[in-house]
Amino acid sequence: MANIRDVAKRAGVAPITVSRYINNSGYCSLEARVRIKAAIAELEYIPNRLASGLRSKHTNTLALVLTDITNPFFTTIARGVEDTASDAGYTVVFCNTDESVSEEQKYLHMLLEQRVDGILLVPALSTSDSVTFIQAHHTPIVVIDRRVSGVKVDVVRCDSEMGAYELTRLLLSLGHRHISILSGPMGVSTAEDRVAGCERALSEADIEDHGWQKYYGLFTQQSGYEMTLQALSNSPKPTALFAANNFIAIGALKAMQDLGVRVPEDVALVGFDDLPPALITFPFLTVAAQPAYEMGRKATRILIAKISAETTGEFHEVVLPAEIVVRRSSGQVIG
Amino acid sequence: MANIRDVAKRAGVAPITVSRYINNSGYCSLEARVRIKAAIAELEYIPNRLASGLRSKHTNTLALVLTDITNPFFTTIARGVEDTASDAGYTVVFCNTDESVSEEQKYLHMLLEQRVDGILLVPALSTSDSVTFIQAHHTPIVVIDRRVSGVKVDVVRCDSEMGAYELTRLLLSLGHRHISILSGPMGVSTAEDRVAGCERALSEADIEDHGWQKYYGLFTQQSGYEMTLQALSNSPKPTALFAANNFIAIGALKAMQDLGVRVPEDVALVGFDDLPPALITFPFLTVAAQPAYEMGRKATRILIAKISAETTGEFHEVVLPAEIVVRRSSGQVIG
DNA sequence: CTGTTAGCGCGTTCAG
DNA sequence: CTGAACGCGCTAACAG
Repeated sequence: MANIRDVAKRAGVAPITVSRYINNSGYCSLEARVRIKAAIAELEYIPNRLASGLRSKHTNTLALVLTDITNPFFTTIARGVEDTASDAGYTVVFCNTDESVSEEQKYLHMLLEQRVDGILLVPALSTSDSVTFIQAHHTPIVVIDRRVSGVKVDVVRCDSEMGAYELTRLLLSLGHRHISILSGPMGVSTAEDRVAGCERALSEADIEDHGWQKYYGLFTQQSGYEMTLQALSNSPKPTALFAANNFIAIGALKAMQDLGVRVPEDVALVGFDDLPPALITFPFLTVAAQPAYEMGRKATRILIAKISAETTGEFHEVVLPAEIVVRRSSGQVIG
Repeated sequence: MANIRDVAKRAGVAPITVSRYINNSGYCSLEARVRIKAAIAELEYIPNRLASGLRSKHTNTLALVLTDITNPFFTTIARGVEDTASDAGYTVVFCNTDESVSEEQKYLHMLLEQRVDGILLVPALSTSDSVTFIQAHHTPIVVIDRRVSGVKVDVVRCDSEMGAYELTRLLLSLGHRHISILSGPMGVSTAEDRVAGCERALSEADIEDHGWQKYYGLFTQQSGYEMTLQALSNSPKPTALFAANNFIAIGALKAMQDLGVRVPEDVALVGFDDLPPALITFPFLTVAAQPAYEMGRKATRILIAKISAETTGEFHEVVLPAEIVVRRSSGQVIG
């Protein structure tokens, strides 16, 4: 495989000139450009980014570490990240942690080994260890989707507390007094914030007899299914369920189908995260929709700015609003 | 940032011994191991994979180039690839081409620059240029999901022709004689094979008056929507639609909702690609389900074997069967 | 506008 | 079982 010296020799210039041509750095006469271009074509030369990165200390690579690439919410973030990164000349490495802290650590170490220029992280937990680790090694990092406590870091996320608050207000306005929230893992900020928003709406409502139950599980369909079985076996039975993410909502739907419970006639259902239009067979779920694509874009722009700026600067916290989309699953005003 | 020499100095050994420790290559006394381990921890040393790759000629990185990461079919493939690669110590770079040949070429060039050890490609077109390009540069490649003509290459795909044949047989057995297939782009093997399978079933059926129409569009919801409007404005109106992928099926569903056409009472609908259970709010669509995860796994295993073997060996063509999943959208026997 | 020199951090090769 | 020397392919720094 040809290297830069071969190209230089063939074009009758010095290797550094070829380098400048390839990277558009420094000057290069038109005549030289033509000859270099020809030499590259003839030799089918492909620059070696490993060598380049070793020398120049940057790789034009970003990493997106997330918890589940099969979740369309994260897929949409990923698109936002890729589109933005690509426009700025960066390529993106994706890593799946499956909500596992040890997987997260493994990947982060690997990314430092690869000397990626920056990292976008959806942290498995809201503890600060991972962020601190990356910062200690002077790699720019932006946290997406979730809060992290006890550390200064850039964050781009959606206002889960407010979204949950509004969704719960909707249920209250429809007459529901017995609401169960089916949430994700404790220790994950989105799971906790959505419970908190729900709780705030209920306490503000100042209702005497409100049966309110909260369940912490996983952000999976399976877990949503199980939490629903539990929630509906309580008495008084809840008249509305609040699913803290899209997979939980679908698990809840499935459980209620299996139980012969009609939605929304018997039990109303609202959820977090909308599905992309291309995936919705029947528009049905009332949800708080997060601007996932925009979150990916914003986070990436901040990260790239950090990389270029050299200066650590101040830290941004961007909190975008969720949009309440009312569909059939939340039902009508109840008696 | 500490390098291997710093570690060696601190541990009182030669750099090469540290290298052997890290890579588990060659021998290293227990005593040396302990001292090296301590030195790495104290210095917070992180090996530089750029330098390592530059020297050793491999990066332990694979690439998955696909057309649309927001499509759950490809996401599932991606999981299969990642799980398998990860087990074997490889990391994976994902690239989105959006069905664009020029994007594909751009990414492939970039991946060669990064010296990835191997490439998994879902080709935007069934022409051979991309594959030939990669092979010319001696990088192992395995094609997933689609056939490529005119070149020897490993392929892992699903039997689209047979799946479409069986789906069409199902429609015929239900009494449908006027069927329209809404397919993807011409030049994409899966789009063409599904039309071919449909056609074979119809020609075998030996029916006099079978109105059969085919439409080539894109593998998107939008295109599915438009093709459906067209198909249903023909006369005689088709009694069944065959959507060649999941997005097209959802577009068709939406179009029929807008037209006030009931599925399956007025028009039956079958499609290709199932959605993951976690995404199905209401099980409804009758589909030919492809073993996406398994396709990802198999392709990755073949690729890794190729990389390790050094020998080009012979080429595999793995063709997995689609599974027909009958649900409500295909309806009952019609009059 | 172009070239020279030097070295990034590692692993291969060969010698003990 | 361990080490010394060298060079992978490129670009930073400086010189012209």
